[in-house]
Amino acid sequence: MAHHAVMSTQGPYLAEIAHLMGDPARANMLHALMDGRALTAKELAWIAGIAPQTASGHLAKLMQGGLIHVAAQGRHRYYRLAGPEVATALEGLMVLANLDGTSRRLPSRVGAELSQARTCYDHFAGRLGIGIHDALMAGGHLAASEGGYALTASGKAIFRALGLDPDATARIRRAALRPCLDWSERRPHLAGHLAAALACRCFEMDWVRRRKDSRAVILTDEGRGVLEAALPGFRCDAPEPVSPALREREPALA
Amino acid sequence: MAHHAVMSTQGPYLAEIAHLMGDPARANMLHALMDGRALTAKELAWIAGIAPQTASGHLAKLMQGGLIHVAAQGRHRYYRLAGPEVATALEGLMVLANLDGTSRRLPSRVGAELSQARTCYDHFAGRLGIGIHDALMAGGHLAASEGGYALTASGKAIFRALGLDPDATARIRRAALRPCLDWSERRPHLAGHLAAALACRCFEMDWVRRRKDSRAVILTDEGRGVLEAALPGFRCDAPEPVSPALREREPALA
DNA sequence: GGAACGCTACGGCGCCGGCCGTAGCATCGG
DNA sequence: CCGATGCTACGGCCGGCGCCGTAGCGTTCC
Repeated sequence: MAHHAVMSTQGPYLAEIAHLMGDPARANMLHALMDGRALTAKELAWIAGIAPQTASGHLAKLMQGGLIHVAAQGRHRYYRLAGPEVATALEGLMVLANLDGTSRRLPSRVGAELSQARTCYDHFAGRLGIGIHDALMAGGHLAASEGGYALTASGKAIFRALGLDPDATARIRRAALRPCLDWSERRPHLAGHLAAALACRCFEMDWVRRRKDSRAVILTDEGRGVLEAALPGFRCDAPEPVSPALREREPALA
Repeated sequence: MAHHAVMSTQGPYLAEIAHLMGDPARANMLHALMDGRALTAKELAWIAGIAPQTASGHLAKLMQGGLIHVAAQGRHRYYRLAGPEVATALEGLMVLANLDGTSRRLPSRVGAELSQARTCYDHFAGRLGIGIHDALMAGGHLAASEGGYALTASGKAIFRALGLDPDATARIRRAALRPCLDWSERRPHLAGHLAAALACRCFEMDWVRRRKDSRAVILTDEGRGVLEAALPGFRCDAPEPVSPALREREPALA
């Protein structure tokens, strides 16, 4: 009986966290919160397809598990992920969910938009995020640094040209930039607070626009121009038009 | 009803994977497999503290979920993690398990050994892994590369001095080296196939020795000498002796 | 060839936990 | 001040699943 206590020092805690994520309703809520925004209990209930009472219970459990935080504001309670580590852990699971049963993931209209460009907690992912990563990498604007990347002098110049101060948050211990495996493309994009600042700037200047009810985002024509000008070698393919076969399968989204 | 189908394209799959990891018995098994070795069903049953029949059922589920692979050999069936992505996902959860309830993790003798030096799937973690990471980083032996780090010329020389060929696996697309957040120290150590090759070499030369029934490993005196000679700036503190308070709490392990 | 061993398949028990209905508390609007 | 709204607390229902006992198949050893 005392035997396995030795091996299982971590196991139970791991199970506790995984169990919280392992319920479909809770997983849907967490997935919806992965764009870093805060949502109300009612919105989350609707997303998960359950009654508000049930959602309330789930949210209480997620709170107790430390996966989300709440901010009461008037008669609304806004829930958001507790931190980037939670998003990272969820991404790790999504990588598995995408590769396990070989081709269980049927491509869909929504899936195509998410693969093209989306937010990953507080930074860009999908082909947009990968395009930024690859352009910076190919141009030699990234250097190895404690736990990730740092910007070289030329990289800093690019960020300044985009209206950001790459040294403003230099004292933060956490890596300014680090690779983050993209679950849809299976290639790295950039995370870290500089990536978050870039995303924030892009929304502010309307270079990238959020979609309603989805983590997918859209690179505006202006944004494409700005990024191509500031970032030599930047490419971000436009999403392919919906194929006839797909339109067949999801007529509502055609 | 059709509403939430939009948001939940990923949720259910995520929940499926998380649910598999969310059972204490399965979590213990996965945790035990995180050192990359293959274990038999009976060993895993013992580790999880359940009957072999029950373990068999759990293993079947983990198989179907694509989290583990099996290799039949004689009358034994050896189970191992399906790949490094699984270990990565589990690490992501362990980071959360370690930080959520502020100080829920009581330090233990076993915990101290794991924090000192352990394997993380196929490479070193704990202070040993971090020491290697930091020494390479501080010495300027790492350069930014597609999805992680690459070795500079001086870094390659160090690997050659340790008896490894850093270019042997250069054609592999996956990053040779990449940072991996350490759940116990909350700082990055090195993952990737070069890190795995280094760990393999260390075991082969008895620079590092495995412990029985634990993912913890021990840096031998010879290994310490070799690493300090080859890697200027390498430090790896010896584990602190067990404190009286701790010996009080776990007399069996004193 | 027989016995021991490793593992899996099946069946039944028991409980955990997700679900919603009702009810109660705070906040906002008129 | 009263109704509407957002949210949570409690209670009862019930399905899912983790657990082991028994049984059956394949492998190994003497």
